[in-house]
Order: sequence, then C-alpha cells, then structure tokens
Amino acid sequence: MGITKSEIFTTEQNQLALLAKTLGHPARIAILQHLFSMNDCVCGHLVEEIGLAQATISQHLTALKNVGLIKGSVAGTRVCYCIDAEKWTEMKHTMSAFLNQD
Amino acid sequence: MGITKSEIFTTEQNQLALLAKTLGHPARIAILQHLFSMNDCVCGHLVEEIGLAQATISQHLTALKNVGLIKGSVAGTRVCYCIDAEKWTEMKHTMSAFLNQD
DNA sequence: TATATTAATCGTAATATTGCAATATAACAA
DNA sequence: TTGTTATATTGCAATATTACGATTAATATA
Repeated sequence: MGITKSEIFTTEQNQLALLAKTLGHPARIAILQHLFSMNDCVCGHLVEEIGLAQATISQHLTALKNVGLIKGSVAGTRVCYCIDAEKWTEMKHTMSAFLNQD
Repeated sequence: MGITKSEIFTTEQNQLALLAKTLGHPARIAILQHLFSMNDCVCGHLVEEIGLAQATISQHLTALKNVGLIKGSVAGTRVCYCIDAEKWTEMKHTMSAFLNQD
C-alpha cells in the first residue's frame, strides 16, 4: 500500500530503517559529503554544486534536518547548514552495531 | 517525479545510496537480523516470525537478493536464505568509510 | 521605500514503494 | 498421476518519493 507497517517492528528496527532510508538517496549522500568537506555550507552553494533545482535541494535538506543529521542557522537571507556532530556520532554507533553483528 | 537523477552523481554515491535504501525498511532489517541469529532461514519461517504476507516477505527477500546481501539455495520445495558474508563485509567497509568521515 | 537575493513552501506530474490476494510454478509425496 | 506444500510472480490499490516551476516570506541593499 506504499505505507510501512511500522507497528509490527521494534522501535530500534524502525529507527535504524529510518536512518538508512534517509541516507538512501545520492543527493543526500552528496550533501552530507559537501558539508563534511566544507565544514558548513549555504543552501545556494549546494544547489550549484549538485545540480538539482533549488526546491529539490531544499527538500533533501529538510529530510536530513528531520532526522537530526544536519542543522541550519540563518545568516541574513541565507541559511548555513552543518552536520550535527552529536547526532552523527549516535548514528554511527547505531549503524555500526547493526553492521558488526556478523 | 519519483525518479532519481542518478546520472549527476558518482558511482560511489549511487552505490552507497542503493545499499542504504535497501536497509531502509524495518522488514528488511528484521529479515537480516533473523538470518544472523538463525544462521539461515527458510522463507516460510520469516513469514511467521515477521507477520507480513508471504508475497510481501518474498518481495523484500528479492530486494535484498538484488543488492547481493543475501543468497538463497533451493532445498526441495523450500528456499533457504542466508547472509552473503563477502558482500556483507564489503558493505560494512563502504558504509564505515562514509560514517567515519567525521 | 522599492528592489534584489535567498531559501522555504505549494502545487503538481511522474514514478516508486509497500502490501496483499490470487495465481503460477516447482518439488515432493502418496 | 494427483494432491500437497512452499515460494515466486502478477495485478492492483494506496501511499510515498522525486523533481521542478511558481510563489511566498524574510532580509539585505540601493
């Protein structure tokens, strides 16, 4: 039905899946890589670098913001985005635990 | 448009995103966890354990098979699934490199 | 104040995903 | 061969995602 039956899974399973899903688009991967290499980045710069429409980049930024991986601070007419280091570390641990179960 | 513009991204970005996307559903997380804890598992058993319809589980298994994370071997009328250890290790390295860029 | 700049939001089209019932396929058992 | 069991596939409905043009809101600058 296009809708996920999340009730039948544990909170951990749902959270891990949500994180993975958020990483599951090359534009969001590219955004995160840019934020790491530039330290921080204004939305317009990401639009130029990545080559998707401004509205599309803004949507991807919102998705990343919603799971807490990035945060934005207003600077005049611009919004400067950066990685949320704390959340990134948390995700790293969550994902590593899953990946290392072998 | 529901379609990803993968041409504008690198192979690495697309591959990482595809892996993450495949992990981006709690049913597939649950399936992988079961396969790890049971070592291997027949499709019907996963249907019982997880509580989604047989057709749905079969679909999720196909998705996991398509990226190579699991493999199935026919045993009579049953198909026994297990983790593809080599591919899992490869994914672990790919994802770790991305996660540890901080 | 008027205008430009920047980013978010809205609306919409195209496509993808999720889920299941029904059916098909394949292998075994009697 | 006929029936049974187990899995895959098909078809479909409901919802989600991706992408973008147009608009809006907010701030800066002339």
